[in-house]
Amino acid sequence: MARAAPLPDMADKPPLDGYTVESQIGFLLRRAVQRQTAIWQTCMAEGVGERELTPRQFTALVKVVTSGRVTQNQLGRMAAMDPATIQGVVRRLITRGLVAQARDPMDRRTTVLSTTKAGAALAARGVAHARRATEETLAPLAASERRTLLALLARMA
Amino acid sequence: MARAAPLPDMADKPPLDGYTVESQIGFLLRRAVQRQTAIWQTCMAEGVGERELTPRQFTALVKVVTSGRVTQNQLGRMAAMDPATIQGVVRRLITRGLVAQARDPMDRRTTVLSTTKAGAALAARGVAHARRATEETLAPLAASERRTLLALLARMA
DNA sequence: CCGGGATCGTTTGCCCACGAACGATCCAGC
DNA sequence: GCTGGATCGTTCGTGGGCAAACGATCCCGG
Repeated sequence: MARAAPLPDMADKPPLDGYTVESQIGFLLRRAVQRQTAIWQTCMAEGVGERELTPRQFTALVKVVTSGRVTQNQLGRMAAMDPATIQGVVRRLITRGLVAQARDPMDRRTTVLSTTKAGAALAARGVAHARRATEETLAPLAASERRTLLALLARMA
Repeated sequence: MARAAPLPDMADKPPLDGYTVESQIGFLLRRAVQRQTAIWQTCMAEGVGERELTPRQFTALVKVVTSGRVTQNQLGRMAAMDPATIQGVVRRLITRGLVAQARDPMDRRTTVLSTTKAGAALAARGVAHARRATEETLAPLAASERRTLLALLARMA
């Protein structure tokens, strides 16, 4: 590490007017997402086994469970994913037999989605693990700080 | 919209024990990142022109500018990207002539990175636009709330 | 009845993220 | 010397994320 410190030729480097990436909202959000994702994966892996559900897949699955029959784009809007993104998520959920699709005779453009038995069961089981992931992600913060953070993030969105 | 409300067959759907994705930290972080990314792109596009710098590309470029000569993996650690990710980011920066690499005669495994004139100039110009993106992203919050949010996110990471 | 706009779901292309595995290289300790 | 573990940078596979364009379909207004 720091092998001979390649000469201090940075003395003349402009400090970019005091700009530091570490204190930027974008950088901090990215770091937070990275950590949250890592925690989520470990929590889901030990609970679901077969193959872990990703955060988006779980979000979409829960939305299908709680909303009953929805079209793909409706689901995307509920889950904050654009049509191109929700398409891949739904495709993977269908491949794994967690969600089923049927044609709507009233509107031949749409395909109505619903959960399979396996999907509903997996969602129900997953909630506990999702809660653990949330708990562990927010572990560094006190209860009041957690509420503050969630409220500020919600207002930022 | 709500075409005939596909029958209220969700009356028997389990409410999943009161779990709502919208109030989860993961969901809120994802939403916040989406908004921040969108704002960043518009701010950079009108400022840089040729082809917008992505948030990660800008982060990496700034780190090269402020750190002088670094190896690729060192840069990745500074910018919070794993080796597989920083590799692609650096490759794109090199393709665009913003960063140059040279062999280190002392350690033939590494390639030492440094900015080109164009890279340094682009970083210097980009800072103003990056600040605008930050400002606009945090616009819904008061100054004290911004400090609170940044502090809480930093502690969460 | 018919035409134009809106919506549906899909594909393509680029970018990011990470786990896993790899060959090359370095270095510490024997 | 030499060898075993660590590190470097790369590649592959999977999963997200969005812009842009597409054909199919729907629906509203003329």
